[in-house]
Amino acid sequence: MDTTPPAIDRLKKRREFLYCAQGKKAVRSGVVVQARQRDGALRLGAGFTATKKVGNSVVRSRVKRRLREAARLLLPLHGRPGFDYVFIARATTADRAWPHLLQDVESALVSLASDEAPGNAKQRA
RNA sequence: UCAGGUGGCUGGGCGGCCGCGGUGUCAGGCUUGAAAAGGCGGCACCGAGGAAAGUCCGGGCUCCACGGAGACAAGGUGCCGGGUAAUUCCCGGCGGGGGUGACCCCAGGGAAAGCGCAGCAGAGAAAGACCGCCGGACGUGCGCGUCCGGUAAGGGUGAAACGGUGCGGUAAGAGCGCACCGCCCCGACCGCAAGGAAGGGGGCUAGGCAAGCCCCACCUGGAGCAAGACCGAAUAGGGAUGGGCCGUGGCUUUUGCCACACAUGCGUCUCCGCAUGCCAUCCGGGUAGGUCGCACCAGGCAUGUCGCAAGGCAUGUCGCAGAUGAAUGGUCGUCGCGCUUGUUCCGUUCCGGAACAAGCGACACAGAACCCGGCUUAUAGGCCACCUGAUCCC
RNA sequence: CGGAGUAUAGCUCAGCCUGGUAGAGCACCGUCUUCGGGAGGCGGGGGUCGCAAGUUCAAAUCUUGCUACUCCGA
Repeated sequence: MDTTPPAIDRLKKRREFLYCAQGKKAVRSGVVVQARQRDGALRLGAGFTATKKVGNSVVRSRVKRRLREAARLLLPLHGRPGFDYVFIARATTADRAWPHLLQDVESALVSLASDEAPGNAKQRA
């Protein structure tokens, strides 16, 4: 297993987020993760978002930084190449203990990967 | 010691592990490429705030408008002097108000230019007479009543009633007279000015609201970095040139339009329906996107000097964030700090203080987005200087 | 980021400019009508006028500062 991990692209455009919102969703107590397969390429996509309900700008920035760090650690291990992932912060993300937040992200990624495996869920309505 | 006032400072420290953005640099390394250049990478150095916030003012900067000057409208400002690029900001004064005091607060021009407003209550709300008081005449049933006149001291209402208190005076009263206070006018003299003010005069005339209209004086072109400049994919329009097609009929100067035919595509085929009407090259506008604007200045610090101060000047020195789904961090340890709880000790009780232990703590408020100067608002804890009041001791 | 606007009863809105009594419709409660309900008639309750200062005798209204929400601009 010495293959270099696939490069991670940041999702920046509004339509990229809306595209992912049409895909599969995994809800954990510290985070919501959306994923959807994209045309072509073995690249991973990752986007982060936090609404005003999460808190003021200090809290929103901190929450996105924590999710970004969690994704940097876990996405190369559990993410499926060719998929875009959107991490949505919840009101609990800021106070969630760091090991628990990692567990949430890992569990969500594993769940999404098994659902989207090519064997059993190729055709989705 | 306690209680306060004013001004200013600070806004967790150190260390592991793993990351992010920028700038500079690297005949070197990997990679795309013909090259230029770009990407990955190595090294070095930087990398949030006093409010970065609210967007309330003032400027710079950019575009638009504009021949000059003035007037009007609209909006703003409003004691005086100074500071500044400029301000509604700041400093120093003046006046008024509050506080025992240090000190604090004030949109603080004009109400004898005009209009307007003042509910309810009250006789009366800008100039008035209800109850009263007094005099005279008449009638008396001797209690008083009616009429005429004088008065504004007393009553009551109100936020506010046209000087206050005392003495004299009077039929009763009244600045009617006098003393003191208040008010108005003049005002030597002081001050650059706002203003202060010795003194003199006036018997009092001229109530409030201008953060109501208004008057006076002064100021103001509009929009905002999503400003603005440049580069520019795919697709669909536009224009030019060249070639091809240029069927029939009608309208039409032409361009062109309509119908039929033809070709292509779609609805599985026919019928039928719908849509489209050749190709190449070049030009221009322009969307997504990108680049610039974009960080070296009304700059910070130190010293000297002028000024009561705000601040000015001179010299030296420093280089101090530039992101764009948006970097400046994530996590762990330790120290410090705070809060809560418990134990022990001090303390006459309450209040409180000290030590130890445990738990909790994005360790307060809060994240640059073109840049500065102000204002306003949020802010745990800590520190410094000066001053005031009370108490105790000498 | 920049620029505008709104906040009044449970809901939708007047009143604000020109300051003194806070009002309408729907909803709610009581009652009449009906065998009962609805509709209708009559009567009634309910409002820190977003918050805080200031001006004024007096503020929903005027002024200033905050808070929340809405809209517009490539």
